[in-house]
Amino acid sequence: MPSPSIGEREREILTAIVETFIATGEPVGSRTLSRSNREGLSPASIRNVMADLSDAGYLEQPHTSAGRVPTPEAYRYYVEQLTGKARLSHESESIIQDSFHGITDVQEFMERTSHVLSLISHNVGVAMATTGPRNALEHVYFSRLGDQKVLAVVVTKSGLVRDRVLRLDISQADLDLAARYINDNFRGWTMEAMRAELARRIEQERSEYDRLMKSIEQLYNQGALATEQPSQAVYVEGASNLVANEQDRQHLQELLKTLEEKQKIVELLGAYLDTKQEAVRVVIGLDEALPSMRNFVLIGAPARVGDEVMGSLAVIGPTRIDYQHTMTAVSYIARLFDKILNESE
Amino acid sequence: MPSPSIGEREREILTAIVETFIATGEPVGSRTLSRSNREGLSPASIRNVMADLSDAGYLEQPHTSAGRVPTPEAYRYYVEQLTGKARLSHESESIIQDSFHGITDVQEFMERTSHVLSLISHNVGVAMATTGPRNALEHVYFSRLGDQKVLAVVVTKSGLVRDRVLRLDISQADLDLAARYINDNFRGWTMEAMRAELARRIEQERSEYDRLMKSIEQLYNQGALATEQPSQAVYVEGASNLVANEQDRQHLQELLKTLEEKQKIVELLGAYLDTKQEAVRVVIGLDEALPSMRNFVLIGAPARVGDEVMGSLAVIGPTRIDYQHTMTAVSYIARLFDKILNESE
DNA sequence: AAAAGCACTCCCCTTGCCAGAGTGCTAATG
DNA sequence: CATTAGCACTCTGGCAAGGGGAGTGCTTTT
Repeated sequence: MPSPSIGEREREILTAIVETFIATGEPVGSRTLSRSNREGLSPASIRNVMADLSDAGYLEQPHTSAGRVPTPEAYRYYVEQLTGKARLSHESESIIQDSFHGITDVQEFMERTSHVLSLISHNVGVAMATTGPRNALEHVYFSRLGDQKVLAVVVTKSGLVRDRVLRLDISQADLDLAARYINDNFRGWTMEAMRAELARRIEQERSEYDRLMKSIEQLYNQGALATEQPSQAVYVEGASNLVANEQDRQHLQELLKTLEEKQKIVELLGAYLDTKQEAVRVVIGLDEALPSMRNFVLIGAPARVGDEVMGSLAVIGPTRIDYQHTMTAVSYIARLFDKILNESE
Repeated sequence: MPSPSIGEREREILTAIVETFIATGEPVGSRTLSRSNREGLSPASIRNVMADLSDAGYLEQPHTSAGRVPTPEAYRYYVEQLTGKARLSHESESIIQDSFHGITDVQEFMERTSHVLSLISHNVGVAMATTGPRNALEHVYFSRLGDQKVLAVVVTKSGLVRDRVLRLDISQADLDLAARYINDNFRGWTMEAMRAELARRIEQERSEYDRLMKSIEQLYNQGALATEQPSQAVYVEGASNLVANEQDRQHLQELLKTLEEKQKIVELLGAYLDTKQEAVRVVIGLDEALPSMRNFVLIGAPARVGDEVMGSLAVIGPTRIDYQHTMTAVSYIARLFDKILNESE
């Protein structure tokens, strides 16, 4: 298994192959490459290099006597050596500018983001606000609705609002007491810590007759203080773009199905983008996590305000996506997020 | 233009053609039909009837010497004469039972509904809660978040909760006053009426220096009291099912794109299902409203609690959908909605 | 080491052909 | 008089054969 050090010539040809394949979608052959190559190498020489690259695992042939197709390894290498100093196209920039006007809260921002990303990448744009347990509590608010119904609103420091209607029979006075207790004691705590501590206190007071704790226990048990928002918090847009690119109908259907299962997307973003690093992350080979996503990649970044991770945004597209452009756009919006939400604090 | 009265024989043959076409998707010819027909009519006789039905606009031929395909007119007739007394399949019923467990609020119900409908119809399920101006106000709640940010929560009698973050600089004390004023004066009013009356009062007091009205005016202008929830209130699920049915890629893409534009769906449901009638409504020929929806139909019903329309639910699918089954399912869930939300009041 | 030449492979598009299903019309039949 | 049988005709769709095109690996030449 020869592991040939990739020299200058190999690098150049590999890059050219990847770019040509991204542009055309056809396996690329030595002749085509020799024509478009600035320094005129003959097809035969290129063939030699190609053979080496195939051995090294960067190229594949759909069948004998077809051109070469980049492997995931090749894409990784290609992305690696991108300079990353490209500028955003004017068109994309103006789309972005127009879209984020007068945004105040995280949810809205995420919704627009998924839309904008799908527009400028011509692929699937996804964005979500982290509703995880590490958010800090701002305050809670309970209100009696009809008989036996209670509205619970939880607001986090990051501006996320989660409301749910519970089936409970508690008087407004008791609700006010409970809210007050929680707000006074736990403002600024993480949701996680608050829930744990509350559980502890409930347990402790269980034996005694404590009206307040009884209310809180009921609220707690009905999930009034959970911030997970099952499917709402993630926005997926541009699925229709897949139809144009994906030829295999079977695969297309699997893809759409996966995109509809928001939970899967949440896990995906969580797994790869829950990081404090600012950089855009490119994940090649999504099929390890989701089989239906074979030949698809994720280009995303965490959405941060200052040092705090508040969500993530990404483009999901085929391996032959325009990496440079997409990475630039993702990075741009991630920075915009920080800027917009910082200034409004 | 002979308008032949549709007699018993015509009715039977037309029904058979529609059903065969729904089952197979192929143009149906006289020979096939004669075989499957219980009273053995010869192909020739059937051809005669078919010719009449073609003249009357119920059938079409893709080309000479192909079988016949039902026109929209035929589907309308077919649906018309369905008895509608079919029972739900056991499988569907248990899917439904499992899905609506422990539901308390309208939003959740709608979300599940779209999911369930897509599952049992193998098509696109949609559902929305009406966020229209005719909802009655339950109460509002304002809370100061960070600097210059205010959380506004509006709750309607029907249990809909709408929250938004505004960029405003008002003290919590003033917010409390404003909320109290609105709650005391307008509980039970329709959103529409409340907004109109508030606008009037703001106008009236404009000249005088009234701190309270100033706050309310600011809140009003920032949209704190609007209940339209741009894209959240409508749930669309099962788009991936279209891939299996729709052959034309171009069309498929248009369809998916339309389904992504939630606003279009809201208008569609609003146009056809904002009715107090209980009955399931079948709309054949959606392309009049949405060109991309050619050859698609809508089978839906209003979601009502008592006499009040609180939303709508529907299945969107191709003309060759299983009408009977889908209608039964839609009707079942619509009744379930009434039942579940009534008992919890 | 790079290029040229050559024989070979494989895909895929085009063409031609034929079976099958369907139709409308006309003539026969109960 | 309604129904059926027969017939000539039409259109589609699948299948097979054939050939051009693009590409490869290997060998030889520069």
